Amino acid sequence: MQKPSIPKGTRDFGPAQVARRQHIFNVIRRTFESFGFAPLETPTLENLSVLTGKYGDEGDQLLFKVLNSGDFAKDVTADDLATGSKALLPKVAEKGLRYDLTVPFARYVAMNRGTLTFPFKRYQMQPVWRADRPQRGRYREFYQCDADVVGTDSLLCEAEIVLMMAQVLDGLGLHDFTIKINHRGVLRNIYQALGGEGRETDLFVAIDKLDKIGRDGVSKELLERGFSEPTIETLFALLTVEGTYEEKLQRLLAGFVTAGVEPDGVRPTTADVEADSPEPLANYRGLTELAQVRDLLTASGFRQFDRLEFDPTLARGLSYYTGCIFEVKINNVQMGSVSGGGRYDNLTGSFGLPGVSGVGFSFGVDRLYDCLEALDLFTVTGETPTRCLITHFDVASGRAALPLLAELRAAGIPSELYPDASKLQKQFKYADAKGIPLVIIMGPEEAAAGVVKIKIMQTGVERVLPMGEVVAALTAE
RNA sequence: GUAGAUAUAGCUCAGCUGGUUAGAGCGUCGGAUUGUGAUUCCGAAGGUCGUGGGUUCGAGCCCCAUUAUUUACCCCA
Repeated sequence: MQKPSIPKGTRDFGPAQVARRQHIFNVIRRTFESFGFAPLETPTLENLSVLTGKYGDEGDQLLFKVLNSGDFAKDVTADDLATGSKALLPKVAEKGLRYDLTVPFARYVAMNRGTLTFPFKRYQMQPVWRADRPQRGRYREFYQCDADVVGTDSLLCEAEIVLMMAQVLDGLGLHDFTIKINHRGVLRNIYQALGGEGRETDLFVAIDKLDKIGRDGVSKELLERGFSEPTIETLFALLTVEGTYEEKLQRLLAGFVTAGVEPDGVRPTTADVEADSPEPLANYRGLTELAQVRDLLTASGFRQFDRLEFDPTLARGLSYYTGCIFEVKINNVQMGSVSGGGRYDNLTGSFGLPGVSGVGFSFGVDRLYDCLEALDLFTVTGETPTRCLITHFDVASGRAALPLLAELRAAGIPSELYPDASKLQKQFKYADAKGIPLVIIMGPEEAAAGVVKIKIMQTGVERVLPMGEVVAALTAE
C-alpha cells in the first residue's frame, strides 16, 4: 500500500477552512463589485506563447508546462535531445498553467478589443500556479483576486485601488495594515539625480531590498555593481526622506531640483484633476501624480492616511509597471505582501494592441488567510452549514421525521436527519463535534404524541413542541 | 539553483551515555449511562522508529547513502 500524498506546495481545504476562505472571497467580491468591477474567468491552461517572455527568464522557469496529448515525443529528433531542454520544450509542450491573472487578462482584452466597452473594469478570482520552492506564505497553487481597469489613465483609478485595499482589509478585521505607494517616475527621477550612472535596473533591485538587508547591505551591493560612493550617499539622502506623505513629496522635489533633474512633465489628465494638484510639484510626473492621488483620496472621504505610506524605496520587481505602484503588508505578522499592483502603460502591446493604459492590483487570498490565522482574527467558525439535526431511534421514528425535515429545509433552515438509528449519545456527539446548534429529538414517545423535543446545544435548554409548530417557532427566533 | 533543519501511533511530540517488552497527550472506538453532547471515570485498538546499507555482543539513538518534508536566500501573492 502506498502512502497517500499531494504535490508539494498544494493543500487540501477541509470544510472549516473552505468556510473561512469563502468569507475572504465574499468580502473581496463585494468590494470589487461595489466599485463597479465585473467578473471575468479565463482558462486554467493558456498557450505557452501567451505566457513565456512575460515574466522574465526566472518567471519562465517557474511556469508549469503541460505535455502535449497523445505521443508528445513524436516530433522530437536526436538533435533536439542533444541541444537540450530549450529546443525540446516547444516540441513537447504547447500549453501551460496560468502564472498570474494579469497576462491572461491582457490576452483577453487584446482578443476582444472590438466588443469591449472602455474603460473596461474586470475582477477575477482564480487559482494560479508557480513551480516555486514552497515556504512560509508561498505555495505552488494559490488564489489571486485581481481588479484592473484598462482604457483610461485617470488617477481616480489609483485612488480607488487604495480605497478598495483599505475596505477589504477592514472588512476582514485586519485593521493594522500599511499600504505602501510609490511611482516609477520617482524612481526614474532618483536615477537621473544620481547622474545616470550604472544600470537603472540594478539600482532599483538593490533599493527594493533596503528594508530587508539594510543600508549597509544595499551600499555593498551597489558598490559591487559599479556605483561610486558619492553617488550612493546622494541616493540615501533621497531615499531616506522623512515625514508625512506631503513632506516627503516636497523634500524629494527639492532634491531633484538641486540635482538638476530634467522635469519630465505632467501626463495629460482630466482638467479637474490637474486643477487640484499643488503647483510646485507639477514639473515631475511621479511626484505630481502621487500628490493628485492623495488629493483624490481626501475628496473621496479617505481618512486612513496613517496607513498609507509614500515609500520611495518601493520598486516591486521591474516588470511592466510604469506609473504608481502599490504594496500592502499586514503589521505584526511575518508574511510577505498580501496585495500589490500598479499602472502599466503598454500591457497589451505584446498581443498586438499597443497604447492601452491600465492599472490594477491583486490580493493573495492564501496569505490573507495565513495572516488572519496568525492573528487569531477569524470570526467564521463551524464545520458544517447544518443548523438543525434530527435524531431518532428506530426506522419508524426516522420515517416520522421526514416530513418535518422537508418542512425545515423549505423554510430555509439547513437540516439533516441522522442517517442511522444509532445510540442517542452518538448522535449528540455528532451534533456537538460539528457545531450544529439545534437538536430535535424524534423518538417513539414523541412520534406517538405528535410532538418533538428541541434542545439548544449551547444552553442545554430543552422544550417540547407540537410537530406543526416547530418551523414557526424556529423561524420566529 | 544555494545553505541549514527535521523524519518515532491518525495528529502533536518525549525517548537519558547505544542496553530487557518504544512512551505521553490529543483523537478514534467501547463501557460507566438499553433516551441526551461539550465536563468526569474505566478500558481497548493503534508502531517495519522514512528507506537502504554499515559499525557493534547489542542501534529509535552512532556512521554513510537515499527519499520526503520544512526553513532561509533568490524571486514573489
